[in-house]
Amino acid sequence: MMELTRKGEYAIRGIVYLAGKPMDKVYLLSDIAAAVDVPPTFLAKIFQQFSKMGLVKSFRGTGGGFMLGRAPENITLLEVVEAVEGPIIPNRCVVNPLNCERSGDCNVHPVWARVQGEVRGVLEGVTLKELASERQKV
Amino acid sequence: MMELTRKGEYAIRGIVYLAGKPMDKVYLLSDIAAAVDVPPTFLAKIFQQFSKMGLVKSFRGTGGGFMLGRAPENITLLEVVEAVEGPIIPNRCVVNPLNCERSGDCNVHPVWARVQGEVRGVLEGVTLKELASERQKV
DNA sequence: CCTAAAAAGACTTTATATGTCTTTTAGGGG
DNA sequence: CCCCTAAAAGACATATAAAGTCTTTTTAGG
Ligand code: SF4
Ligand code: SF4
Repeated sequence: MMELTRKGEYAIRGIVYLAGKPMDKVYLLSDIAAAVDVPPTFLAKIFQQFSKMGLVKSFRGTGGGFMLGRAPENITLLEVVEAVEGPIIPNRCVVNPLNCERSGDCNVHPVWARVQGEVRGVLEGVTLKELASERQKV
Repeated sequence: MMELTRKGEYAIRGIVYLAGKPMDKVYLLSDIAAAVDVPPTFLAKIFQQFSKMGLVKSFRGTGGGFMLGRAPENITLLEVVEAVEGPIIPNRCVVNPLNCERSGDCNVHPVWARVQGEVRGVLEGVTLKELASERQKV
């Protein structure tokens, strides 16, 4: 359980790749896709989502492509994951206790809240800069 | 992402209900299902899995039913969840680094290992006894 | 106005989740 | 031995989501 989807995995690969490149240049989607070994059409969808969230900037037409929206040290893995996978929700009652009529006296409920907090904490503590760096830091 | 399935949610409800009852009695699946508001046929499948793992004991025929396999304080939420949802795996490279040819120099890889550890840690720290108790402890 | 490249959205295929149904096996009681 | 009860097993059905493709449109440069 709790498995990241392909989409999420591809998303991370793609943006980490971008984070490892000089920031003031644009890169072709087709090149990124080839470099990180992801179907280009699929990665296109993913980068469109990134673009809407401001994680990357897109440029159309000749000489167009993508560049990172912010400095890599200011983008966390949490943002990247949530941009394409949606919020991290171990159970629907975490979103809103009203989603389950049992939430009132349910002892399991707070456990999921803790899980959510821990996961978010880990992912929030990792930036694209660290992920794109040569040597392991984590 | 990381959402528990219905199956997992139902599984927890069912076994927590059982954990809140006197342990040396058997309970009808149909009664448990009604009490925790889960389709009986579905809960049957879930309890069959529990039975195989020894989390519950089953008795067939007249006067049959289910009882908890061990004392509630000796069953963790982690066991329950993994019994029906499978192991907690944020990404397939956590199972085996060989599942991804990039795992060698991938900085993301250890992050998923950390996530897995944190989640397992939280769930392992909660027992059915706590979950079945009247007052919240967590 | 021609070409390059992303945006948008419809579409297809595959896999997983969420059940249901039927038949079989085991156990207890008359 | 027969019958009734209840779980086990496994086939079956449906719905939803994941994964990926294709076509058309928009934007920008030269
Ligand atoms: S029963 Fe408890 S853990 Fe399950 S969805 Fe409801 S509040 Fe959450
Ligand atoms: S690229 Fe890294 S994080 Fe992704 S599956 Fe491979 S090893 Fe794991």
